[in-house]
Amino acid sequence: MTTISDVARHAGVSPATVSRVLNGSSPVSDDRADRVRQAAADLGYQPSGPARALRRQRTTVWAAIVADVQNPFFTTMIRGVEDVAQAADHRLVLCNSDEDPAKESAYVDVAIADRVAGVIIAVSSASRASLERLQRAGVPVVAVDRRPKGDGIDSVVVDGRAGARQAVEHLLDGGAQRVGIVTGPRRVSTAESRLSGYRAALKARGIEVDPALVRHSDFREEGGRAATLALLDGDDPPDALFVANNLMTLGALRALRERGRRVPRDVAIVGFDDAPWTTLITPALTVVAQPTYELGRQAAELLITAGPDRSPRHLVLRPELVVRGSSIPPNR
Amino acid sequence: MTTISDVARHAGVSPATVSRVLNGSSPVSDDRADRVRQAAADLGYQPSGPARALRRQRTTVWAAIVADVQNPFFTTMIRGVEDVAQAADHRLVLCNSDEDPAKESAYVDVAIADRVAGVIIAVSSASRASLERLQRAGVPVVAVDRRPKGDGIDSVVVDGRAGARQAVEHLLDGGAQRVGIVTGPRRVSTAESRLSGYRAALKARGIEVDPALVRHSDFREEGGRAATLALLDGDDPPDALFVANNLMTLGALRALRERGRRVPRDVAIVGFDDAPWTTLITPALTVVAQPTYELGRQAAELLITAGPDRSPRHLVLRPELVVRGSSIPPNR
DNA sequence: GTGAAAGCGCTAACAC
DNA sequence: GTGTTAGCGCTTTCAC
Repeated sequence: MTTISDVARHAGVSPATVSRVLNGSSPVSDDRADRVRQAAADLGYQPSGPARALRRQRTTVWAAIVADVQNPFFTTMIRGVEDVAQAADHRLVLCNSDEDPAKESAYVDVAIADRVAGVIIAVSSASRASLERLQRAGVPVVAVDRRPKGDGIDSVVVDGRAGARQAVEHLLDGGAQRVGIVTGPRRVSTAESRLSGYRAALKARGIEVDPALVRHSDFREEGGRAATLALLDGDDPPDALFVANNLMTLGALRALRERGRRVPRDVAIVGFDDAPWTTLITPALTVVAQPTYELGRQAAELLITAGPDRSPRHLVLRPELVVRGSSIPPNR
Repeated sequence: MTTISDVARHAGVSPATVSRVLNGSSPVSDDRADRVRQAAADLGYQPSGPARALRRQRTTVWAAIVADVQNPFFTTMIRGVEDVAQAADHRLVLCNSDEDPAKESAYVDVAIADRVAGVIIAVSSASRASLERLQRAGVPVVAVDRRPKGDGIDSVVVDGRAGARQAVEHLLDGGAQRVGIVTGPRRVSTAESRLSGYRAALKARGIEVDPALVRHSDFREEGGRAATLALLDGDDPPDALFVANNLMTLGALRALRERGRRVPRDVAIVGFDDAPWTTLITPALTVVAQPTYELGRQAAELLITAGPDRSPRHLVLRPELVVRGSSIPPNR
């Protein structure tokens, strides 16, 4: 591996001069600068990231820690982060916590160890331990999509409660008598707020929540399928379904097909979060659409302006109910 | 930030002893070891990654450089890489080249600068410049999905030519007279090999390739839609379509719907690469399925056993035609 | 403008 | 077993 001294020797200057030229940190005479650039190119010199980070005590890397890089929701969000990062000359590395608090915690340690310039995290549990470690280490953090306990940390989330409530009221408006819900893990804030919106909608209509119609699953396709099957195979099955994320909705639709229930005639359905395939199926899927890209973009903007001495900021974006065919039964 | 010296002072030992305890690199008496661990925990000590990398002249990070983290094909492949990485105690960071050779090249430089332990790359062009830089820097590389020019680099790819040929022959068997193809960018090897399979199938049946039925697009949904519209709006439109990747197939299906063409009656269609939604649409999509996870897993295995002095290895995995409804017209 | 020198935090070689 | 020491490659004083 060629080092800065190699380049210096090649160009007949000191390492300090090479550094100055390559970083533009202070003026260097034209001919020396040319010689340095030439030498660097000749030798294919790449400055050592670790050495630089050690000396400067900082890096330009951001880490994004999310639950599932296979979920288009997160990848779209990441796109929002990425575009801001690029513009601000930061690199972005992705870490997949796999919805597992232990893996998440390990990645947080790595982020601290690597002295990253910032972390954007969709927390996989409400626990604040990881976040506190980051703060103690002086690493700027922004929570995205999921809101951690307390309010000590900048966050950007979507108002899932309002979205869920609107979705469920829409189903009730369509004549649904028994609305079921498949939501996510209890430890995840989005799962809880969507459930709370579901409850609020029922309550507003004077309907009591039937615990048999409420299922917690894992935000994955197979989990959504299993939960929906359980619901459909229950004593008094639902005639409408609100599913709290995109992957589980995929599973729910499979379950409905397996049991031969027609959508929306037998079971009306609304999903949370839009996806490319929702308009390709028949009937098209009614969803609570989220400003996903925007979520990432705004989180990244917060990270740029993050500082230890400013008070925490919390942004809440509005979701939007997009009514398509799956939620409107013919005449009921 | 607390350093190894802080821990040493706190525990009343030398920094070397702290290092030995935390790395298990050589034996330390029990009581000192305990004190060290206690002190490290008390202070929330995280060893500095950069310092360690600088000193050891290596890291345990792998970089995966792929064209599109929003494409489920790549994320599934990444899962394969990730599982092997985890088992081998490597961390994996993802880089999104966005199908842009310039971005790809920038990420390669970063990988070299950061002295990563290995790179897995789905090259966005046939150019070997980036790969040669990696090799010159002594960074082990494995090419995945897309095969670079020459054979100096370990690679794992799918036999796209065979898959495409099978798909097109299947369409011809179903009675198609004019099979169109939407493939990817010319500089991408998978786009070319799938096109070559298409040509081979036609040739085998004594059919001449009509250039008007061949479209190069960008492997993205919107590109697939546009290319398909162009095909459908041509003078002598196709009665069957082979689309060379999953996202473009999504676009093609939209285009067909926009033009009111029924699948498979008016236009039969086969896509390349399976996806979660393919069995949810009606009719279900016939696809050339790839061993996607396996692709990533095998690439990672090659990376583990990579060495400068072994001759390059090239694995070719077999795809499989999965016949569903979209390719079988009623009676033709 | 330029070079010499120090030091970021760590580990490995060496001495005891 | 343990501490002292040197040095990984870079940037940033400091002196000229």
